[in-house]
Amino acid sequence: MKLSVSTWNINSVRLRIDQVRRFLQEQRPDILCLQETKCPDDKFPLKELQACGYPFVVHMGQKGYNGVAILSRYPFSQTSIMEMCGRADARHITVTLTQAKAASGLVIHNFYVPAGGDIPDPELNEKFRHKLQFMEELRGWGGRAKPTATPAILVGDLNVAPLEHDVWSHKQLLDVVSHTPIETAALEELRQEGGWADAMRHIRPEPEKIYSWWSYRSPDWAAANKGRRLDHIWLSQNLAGTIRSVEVTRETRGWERPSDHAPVTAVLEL
DNA sequence: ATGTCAGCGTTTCGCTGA
Repeated sequence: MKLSVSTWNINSVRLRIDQVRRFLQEQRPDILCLQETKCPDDKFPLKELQACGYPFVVHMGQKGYNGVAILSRYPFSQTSIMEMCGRADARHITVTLTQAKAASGLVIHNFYVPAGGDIPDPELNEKFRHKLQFMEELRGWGGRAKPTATPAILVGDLNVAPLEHDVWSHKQLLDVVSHTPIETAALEELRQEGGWADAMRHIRPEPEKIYSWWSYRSPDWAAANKGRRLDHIWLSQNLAGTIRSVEVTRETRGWERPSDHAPVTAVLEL
């Protein structure tokens, strides 16, 4: 069976509910993971999203910031969340598919890693310290819980562009949070030690430039194309051979009042 | 590398976070 999984930092699910619906109708992924829903759970647009053909939905939100959700065509169980860095700040949610033939038992993790503020120094910037601590806890989780021992997918806005060709200018971004050596090394270490394959780079290796985020501050984002690949789909190594395609739906960035992130979709043949 | 956003509070703009 084919299984398609999308991840999208929507930057307010209520403001962009029509864009989520349009994306679902046009792309029909089996699973959509959202970040930055910015929506308390009692205000989450559950029925509207279920009506798009996604009866199975979990969401973990809070007022104003962060928030994650998973929409699925297939039923799942064992919804759970982790509270990284001792904060209940709605940056993780996970489900296990239960009745999807070859995908039954597949675990899907959805993360929103802290952005980290502007100054790339943990001594001077508490937000950057938080980001590094978050990644350190992810690394510890990989060693302890062994999430890749069984078939698993980890997606989300990881807020790090790890490779040289994941940014428009490697040299100019070495001091910019999201591409500093301390962050890119931390992300690559936790990915490799955890036994995760980077789905996109597995089939689209460097030097192809791939981005999923373009700043709002760029007046002509498409022409300037100063993007970064902040949104990721990782697979447990036992699934790496199932990857058929991984695409960025760049056109959503050109829609009216867009998110600054575009969706990333992987298709697997299970 | 800052030119833009979104949500919140109490508002019709300043602040925070991204």
